[in-house]
Amino acid sequence: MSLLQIVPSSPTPHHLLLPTQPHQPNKFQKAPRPFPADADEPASPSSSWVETLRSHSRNNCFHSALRTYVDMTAAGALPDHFAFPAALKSAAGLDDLALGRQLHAASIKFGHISSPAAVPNSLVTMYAKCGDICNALKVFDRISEPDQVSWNSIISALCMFEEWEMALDGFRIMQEHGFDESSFTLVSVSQACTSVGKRDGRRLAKELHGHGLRVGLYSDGKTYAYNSLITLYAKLGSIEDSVALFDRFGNRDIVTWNTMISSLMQNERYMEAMDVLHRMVVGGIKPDGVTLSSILPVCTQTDLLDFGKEIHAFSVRNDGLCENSFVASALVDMYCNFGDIVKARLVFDGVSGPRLGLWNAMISGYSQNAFDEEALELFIVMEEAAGLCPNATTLASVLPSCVRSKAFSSKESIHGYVVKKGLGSDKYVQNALMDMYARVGKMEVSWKIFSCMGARDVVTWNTMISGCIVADQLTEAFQLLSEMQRTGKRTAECKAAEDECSTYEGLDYERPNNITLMTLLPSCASLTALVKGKEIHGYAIRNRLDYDIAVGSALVDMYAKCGCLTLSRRVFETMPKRNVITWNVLIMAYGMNGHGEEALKLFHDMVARREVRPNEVTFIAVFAACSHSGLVNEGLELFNRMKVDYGVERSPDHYACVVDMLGRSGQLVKAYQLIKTMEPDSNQTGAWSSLLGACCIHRDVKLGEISANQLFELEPNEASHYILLSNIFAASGLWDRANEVRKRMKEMGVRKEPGCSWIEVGDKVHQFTVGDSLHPQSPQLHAHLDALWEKMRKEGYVPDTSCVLHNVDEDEKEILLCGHSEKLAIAFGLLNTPAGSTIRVAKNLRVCNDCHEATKFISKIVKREIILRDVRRFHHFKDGSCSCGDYW
DNA sequence: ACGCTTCCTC
Repeated sequence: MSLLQIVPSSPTPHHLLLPTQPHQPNKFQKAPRPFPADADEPASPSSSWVETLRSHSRNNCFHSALRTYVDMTAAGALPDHFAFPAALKSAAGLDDLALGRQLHAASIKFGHISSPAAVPNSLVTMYAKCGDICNALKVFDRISEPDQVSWNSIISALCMFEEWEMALDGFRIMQEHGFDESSFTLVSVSQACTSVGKRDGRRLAKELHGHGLRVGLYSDGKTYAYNSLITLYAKLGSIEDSVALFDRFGNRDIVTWNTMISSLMQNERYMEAMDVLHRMVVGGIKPDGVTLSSILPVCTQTDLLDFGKEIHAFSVRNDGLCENSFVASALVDMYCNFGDIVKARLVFDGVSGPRLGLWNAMISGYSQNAFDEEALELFIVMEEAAGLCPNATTLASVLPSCVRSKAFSSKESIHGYVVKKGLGSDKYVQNALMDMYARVGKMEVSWKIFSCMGARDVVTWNTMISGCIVADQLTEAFQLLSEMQRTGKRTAECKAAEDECSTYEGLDYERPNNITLMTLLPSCASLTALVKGKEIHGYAIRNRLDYDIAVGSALVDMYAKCGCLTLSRRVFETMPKRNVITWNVLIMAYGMNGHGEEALKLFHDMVARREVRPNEVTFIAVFAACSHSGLVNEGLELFNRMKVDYGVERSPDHYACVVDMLGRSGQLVKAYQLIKTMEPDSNQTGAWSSLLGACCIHRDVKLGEISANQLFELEPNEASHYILLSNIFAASGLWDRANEVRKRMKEMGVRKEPGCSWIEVGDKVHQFTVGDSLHPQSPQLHAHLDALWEKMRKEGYVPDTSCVLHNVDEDEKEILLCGHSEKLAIAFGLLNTPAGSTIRVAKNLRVCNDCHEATKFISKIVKREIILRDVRRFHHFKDGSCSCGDYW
């Protein structure tokens, strides 16, 4: 609806419409013609026009209402003080500020601005809804005799702008002026109460409750105030008060039922919410769209897909509720959470003219299921075809897809776009941007956003921590964790002492939650940072986060990767619930530690208990375990039966494991033949890598060359293939050919990942690279290794110089061997930890033969247990031998 | 003139 259609003949300049000069037409302007313009005889208000207008407005048919207004003025009927509120409501409903100002002007011209207060009251509401709080306040200030509705209007306006303190002040002044609150006041003030901190909120809630009782706001038939009060208590966390109110109320309408359901949902009382729904249906009240969209999240929260489908069917059968944007959003969300994108899309497509929220739900569903191209495509359709303007939620949903998408190259331009849309200061968007910058390697920008953010929430912290981990800033990641624990604790104490401390609000510190722990635990695992891992475990127990399946599984994994199988098993056994991931982690743990039999036993246990069904990863874990323990027959048998007995398809990864298993045991030809049986267009990289590795162990030059040539085609930039082949040649004394491979690698511009080892001492993780001389203790480490070298020689140690790939003198080779990162880390451990304590070292590559041999001797000489985890598995060195039995 | 509902980042 354009301006001209509303006030077709008004030549009045815009500034005159503003309420700053309400009654003084500018003398220098031509006086506005009477409206409507060409009326020779005074036009009279027509009650039937106004009735139609008001009726449209009441039914929220804003376009029709305004059309009526236009037709009415065109027909020469004068708008009266009943017409303006209806027209203003319609303008507000269409969020059309310009239109509202025109109506404001017209109301001045026709002299409806002063009394009764109905017109200015509507103006206050119109300005507020159109986002112009200044003019709302100005109009209110000029009302000579504000009535109760005036007060309600301005309080509600202030609430829309989240000016809670001012809203509550307004409420107090209103009472001082002798006005009682009405249900309208209560609705607004209830909102304000939820936003001033729980302690003040609860006090005010009780006050309102009492006042309302005295003025009879909760008497029969008046549900508005009552429903608001139920919501208020629920939002303040006093769900018991809500339930008590609900139970006592005899006059429930459908909103009361819906209110109770959503209140319970907000307080995570899912089963009670279901119970209320049940009582509602039994009581003969038919659920509406609000009911369905409120209850649907129960399905995701409590894993009830079938119930969700039932609701879906109900919504199709009843009044086309499935085409309601809210219901559809909740359905889309539910299906996406169960990974059923296709069903979600069907629901989405069933709605004509979806609202922004529904687009957001579908886009976020795609994004969360990593359907990134689809998410971006839908985002573009929404903007270009549907002409909708994205909001903060849209951007927060689509941003992760932008970051992951290959098609989207200029990631940084997104930030500009976001700012242009005016959404740069939204917390959710900022969190997503921080994540984006961390992922594209611009950590400094993430830090900048983080430090400038006004209100950080727990996700802000978690995003920053995970960003640090992605960017390999592990020290900073753990620093953030301790900062969270330190400051978050203070916040929690404040929350607990809310009855004493009313100033709690706006503190931007958060306590670590399950996501925080899950983000950090894998880092503890990969660094074998057992002390830090145990600290996190302790925190989890104290905060009841160890009940979380994902946290529990991460703990099982962390202990396993730190070489503490017993603790790993204990966490597993004490978990109240386990899923397939938990089982897989433990099976993997036994496998990595060389306990193949136990891993197989666990697998059979898992199947027998029927707690969970094995999946693809389960078989990878089982095959890896068989491989490390030489259980070739057992592994092959499962490989043959996995499809028939367990319904799991063989994947290229499974082939790679089984090739590894066969190859490691020396059955190289059989392994080679197995690769030949793979689908020609499947990814054979893993399988060939396994074979090449096996050829390296068993020094098979011919098959090694075949495998390497395959791999040079598939992954020409992967350094390890060149190194392994060169290694095979070197081990057989074919130095020329070994050097040839090295040369080729250099020509290809491929660089070897430097060997790197970690050891945790005290509260720090120390990192060593090959030949490290940068570490402050470097001279002492080398001296210590030299001293050990002598003792080892006496015990019978012979350096295995075949591990050195360069064709240099034997003496030089020995020196090079000494610089291997794992030896440095072990030496560091020996020098810096108490005698007799266990040393845990992790390495990013496979341990070399010589280090393996040397560590056996070291463990005997220094009488220490040394646990070394390489990229594949564990080696527990004790008293001169290794747990792997030299089979690795 | 009002109350209940969906979508958001780790």
